[in-house]
Amino acid sequence: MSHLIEFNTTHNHDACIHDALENAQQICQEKGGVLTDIRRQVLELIWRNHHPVKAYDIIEKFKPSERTQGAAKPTTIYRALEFLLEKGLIHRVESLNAFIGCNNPLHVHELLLLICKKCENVQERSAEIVMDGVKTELINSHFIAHSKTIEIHGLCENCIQDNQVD
Amino acid sequence: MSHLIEFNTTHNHDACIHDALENAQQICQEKGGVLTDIRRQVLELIWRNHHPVKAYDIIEKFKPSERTQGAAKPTTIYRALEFLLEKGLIHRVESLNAFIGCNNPLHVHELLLLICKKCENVQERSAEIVMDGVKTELINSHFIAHSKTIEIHGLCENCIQDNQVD
DNA sequence: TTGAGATATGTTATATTGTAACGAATAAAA
DNA sequence: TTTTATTCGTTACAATATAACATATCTCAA
Repeated sequence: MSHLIEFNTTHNHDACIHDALENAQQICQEKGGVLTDIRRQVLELIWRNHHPVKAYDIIEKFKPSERTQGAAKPTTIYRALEFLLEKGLIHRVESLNAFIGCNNPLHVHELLLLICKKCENVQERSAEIVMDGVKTELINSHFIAHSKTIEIHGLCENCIQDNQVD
Repeated sequence: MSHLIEFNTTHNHDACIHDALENAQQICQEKGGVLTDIRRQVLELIWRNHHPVKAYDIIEKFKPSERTQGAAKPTTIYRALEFLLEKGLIHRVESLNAFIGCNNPLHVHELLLLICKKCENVQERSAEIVMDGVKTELINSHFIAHSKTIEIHGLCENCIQDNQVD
């Protein structure tokens, strides 16, 4: 059950965060943005775990630096979020008004989010398998898609098992 | 191109609204709710066209009755919306924080929304074709789905044609 | 027929999420 | 070294949504 490792106790989340930051650096070089302190910190906060993170949670947790006494203001955080979204480093979870880190920012990809109601972990999966059906539907509807949101709420494997134990 | 009729000038939207209200009555009888004045009016406002409607647009447009001098308050409208959602008479458009009427409330169905960026019309389509892929993905992920959101933003057939003319 | 529970609405206040507008600071380029 | 673009600070506010508690209405069984 290798696909479970990610959320097991064996999951080395430090490596997860580390990879995310490395990817971010690389992407900023490739795409021409700058990963400023603020943007990096916001990305780190989002990557603290695999839960969706709300903008105002970030605002509260945001570490004030010497320059910025007091917490960061909404505008600051939303601007950072906008940047990270543009670069594909995070995704917006529409059904929760929240954000999660992107697992694979180096490759443009259609994706699908599996959002567990119990543990709140979000799994990002490639929407490859789903896209055939979507494409057929789009052709049938004569519709040109610019963006796609596929979000599924339910119970993840771990939490299904937990439920059975209860 | 019969699938286009719905949004053509020939589209008899009065019939659309009429059907929606009839369905609502029927469903309330079947499922045991009451289609009160407020709930009916909210449903009518949502069915004015095929655009997503925001809660606060409803609040503004809501006709005050003799009893309720002044416009309806948020709570009132959100409660009506909650009721209509529960009965499956409307859908929430997660990516727009808005609501649209359900085309086929009499049957439980997986659905997919095609949201046109230009004319703002929303087409509700059966997600039947897409569901095969989704089910496969869920099995692969050992995930039990409780609810699914599939929203696609882009250009509808009419607006693609309009663009070419421009 | 009355009164106990369920349902629906009114009312006030507040929580949460997100932008606009403008100016200052900084960095990159000419 | 001026110009230009980008980033950030600051203030104010817009837009979306819920909590908590009071009142009214409806139903139906004792």
